[in-house]
This record gives sequence, structure tokens and C-alpha cells, in this order.
Amino acid sequence: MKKTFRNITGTFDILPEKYRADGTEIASSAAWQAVEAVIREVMARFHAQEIRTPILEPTELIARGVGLLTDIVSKEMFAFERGDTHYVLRPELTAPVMRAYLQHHLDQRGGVQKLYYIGPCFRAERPQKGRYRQFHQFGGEVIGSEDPRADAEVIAMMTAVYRAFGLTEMTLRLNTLGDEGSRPRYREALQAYFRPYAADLSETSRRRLETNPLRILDTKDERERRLLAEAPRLIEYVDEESRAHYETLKGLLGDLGIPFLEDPFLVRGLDYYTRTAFELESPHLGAQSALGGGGRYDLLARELGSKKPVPAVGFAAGIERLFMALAAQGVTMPEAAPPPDVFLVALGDEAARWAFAEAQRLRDEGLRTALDLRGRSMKAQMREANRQGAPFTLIVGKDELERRQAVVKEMASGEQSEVPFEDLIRILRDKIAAGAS
RNA sequence: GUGACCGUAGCUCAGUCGGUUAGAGCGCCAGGUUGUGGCCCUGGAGGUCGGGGGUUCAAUUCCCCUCGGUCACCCCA
Repeated sequence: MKKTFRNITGTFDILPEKYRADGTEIASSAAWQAVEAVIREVMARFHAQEIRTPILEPTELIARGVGLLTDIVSKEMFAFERGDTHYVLRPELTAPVMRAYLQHHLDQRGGVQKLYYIGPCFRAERPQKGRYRQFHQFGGEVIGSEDPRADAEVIAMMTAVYRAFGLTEMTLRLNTLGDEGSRPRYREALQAYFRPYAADLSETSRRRLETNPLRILDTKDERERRLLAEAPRLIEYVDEESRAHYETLKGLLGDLGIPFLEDPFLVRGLDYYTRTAFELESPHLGAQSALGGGGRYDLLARELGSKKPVPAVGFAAGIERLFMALAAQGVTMPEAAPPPDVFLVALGDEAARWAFAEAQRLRDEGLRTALDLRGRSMKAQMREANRQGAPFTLIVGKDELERRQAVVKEMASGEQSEVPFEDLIRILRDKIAAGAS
């Protein structure tokens, strides 16, 4: 049996046409381009500017930035080493963006930095619906402001993308995690509350009770949820300033007409969040219900070695999940790249030679031009032109070569006319423009 | 990492209660038109029935293992 290769588990190819990979539909490259174009356009409306960072980052950056005890770092990293350098395929982009911000002293550009990104991320999880090992995120970061308006702006950026696609069926959940001081206080209160019930907790929750008790808040276990009903509330341990920040943010979201649901149990899986935390949920995604999420991460810069505090807030969202929401709500994207403007059909070697060179001239003039590359019959060439959806074919044989004119055929009507070689570009342009209008 | 379900042509799927050359539709290629596509007709290519082992006179069909896929737990995008 000959060895064949296939893509790595949890990754997928994006092809010119959409296809089904056992259940899940993978959108066409044209659809991906269209989706990315909308994202870029919306980001531009906020005057967010793109940042691109390497896919490879030092492991230490992610470990410190995201947090050693998080699932992402403790069990989901694609990491390796060469010599004494430790590399990781980035599992998210907030830490890399902050790294770049600090490294390049982007604060020296002046003002608040509003950055956005689109690109692949990697996590070594077992794949399932809406969850891949190589997946694609877009996100935005507002760095350099502690004002609640920055938080509101980030949420506005995220929701604007979904609105631009016409998506409506989703819920924004909102919470505040408090500042540096409130989390340890709440943490202790939570531990004190749960310790007597330790025997009733699941194995993971028991472990988390000591390592990362806040994560118990979003458990799905029924018994634990009942216990949570009586548990101390995070908001009661949140400091005054954070509470005021939260209240202002809620007011701002109201002003923007962005609906939200307060969720006192919302905590996020990354350690760097303080104060604001939010998540956008869709009912259409199966078990992976989050379209995106984010929050404020005022502590990250310091964790990454900055001497000055750098207040920042951002969001990250999954493009695969955006596609699922689009499909669920019947929003259609372009399925395929646009067809060629003209297809050159040649009969005989002489004509084929002329056509090959003519294609180059047409392309230089900006016309999308296709032609046969296999020396096939005229019938086959016409079939190919039809399949590709070319509105015009240009037919040349021995006669035409001698008379220095080509037959231009309009495929929809079947009408043909003879056009002198020197007029081809002008005539084709006119016809294409007429067809396009 | 754990569990459930699934694996027959490029795609969507029939089929074999174990038995001669495994089928359809779509797609692909070609012919019907000596220089003309779409519709139609005809023909063709393409499958070691995911892989390995076992039971059997005989396995695509039964059993075991394995690989791959999907979904769920977990976690998040």
C-alpha cells in the first residue's frame, strides 16, 4: 500500500470550493477572503490598525502572559525546542501583541494604540465541532487607556463585526473581576466556602480549589452549580474603583445600544484579566458556544517585564465559529472567485502560440484571462470556457491569424463578431463594462 | 486524556441474511458536430468496500486490533 498523506488532525485545508469534511462544512477560500474583508473594513471604521506578529513565540512569553495554571499553558501548547530556545505555536494573540507593543515602544507613537489582528492560532485539544487545533482568530486591543470608554469601545468593535454580517442571535455576557486585590480576597472566600464540600466536588474542581478556585464558577456540574448558588459572590469582593468602572461601562454600553446580560459567574480562562470580562455567545455553535470574548488586562504588561503599568483591554473571536453562526442564520458569502473576463480558444499550433502571447497582453491590460494549457480540442476548450463562467470567448484559428482578426463570442447569447487584433483590448473592455453594468 | 457513533468510486449514497466480473446519481474524460460551450444521447476512466489479523471451502459482509473521522466530556475562539 502506497503511503498517502493527509492534513494533521484538527487542521483543515481551505480550497477554492467549499467542501464537507465528514459533517462540518469548510468554506471556500473566496468566502474566507470575503469574511476577512468585512472584518478589516469594520476595524478600519474604528481606526484600528493591523498588527501581524510571528506564529512562533518564546514559550516563556505565553507561560507568563497567559498563566502557568491555565489549561492553555498546562496542557494545550504545541511547544518544542531547538538548542536552548523554547518555541511555542501561539495559542492566542493578546500576549504576543503586548510583547510587540512593549518591544517596539508603541506608546511612543503617542495616544492610545488601537490594534487588530487576523490569523491562525494553535491549541493541542481534541478536535470537535467549532474547535480545531489550528484555528483562526480575529481580535482587537486598545492599549494605553484605563478609561471605561476603552472597554466599551472594544466591545463595540467586536459586536460591530457581527452586526456588519447581519448576525443578531447572540448574547453578550458581562462581569467584573475586580482589581489585583479583590481577586485574592475573593479567592480565599471561595476556598473557605468550598473546602467543607471538597468531598462533593469533582476531581478537577477539587484540584482547582487549591490552584485556581475562580474556575469553579463556570462549572457545568449540577451539584456544583447548586453549591454555587449559596457561594460568596465575586461582586461583593470587588473594590470600589472597579465597581465604579463597571457601572460606567454598563452605562456606556447602554448609550451605544449594545444589549448585555450580567453574569456574576463569568470568569475567563486566561490569568491576565482584571476588571472587565465579557463573552459573546451564540445558540448555534453546539457545545462550543462562545463566538468570542475578552476583557481588561491591566496586569499583563507588568507580567511581561514592563516597568510602567500599561492599562489595556481587548477581545478575541473565532472565525470558524463566525462561519457557523453565518450558516445557522442563513447569511451567504461569495462561494467562488470571480470568473475570467475572457477565455481564449485556439485551433492549431500557430494559433495556440499566438493566443498564449495574447493572453499575456490582455492580462497586462488588467483583463482576467484564461486559456487551455493542455492542447485540447476546440470542443473541450469551449466546454472549459463555459465551466469557468467566462462571459466572452476569443476564438482564433488559421484564418483569423492570416486576417489578423479574432472571433469574439458572447457566451450568454451566442453572438459572434470579428474584431481586428489591434482593437481587441478596446472592444473587450467595452463589452465587459457593458456586461458588468 | 475519557466516552459514543461512523469509515463502499472525486462527491452524495445504495448493496451483499458470507458465495461468480461491487452499483446509482452527480462530477471528470471522450464521441455524436470536418472550427464552437450550456440541454440531450452514447461510451470511458475511476474502488485491493480505511488498514492488519482471525474464523471459514469462501469475508466488502462475522470477530478482534489498529488507523482515520465526527460528536460529547473537559476547555475555550
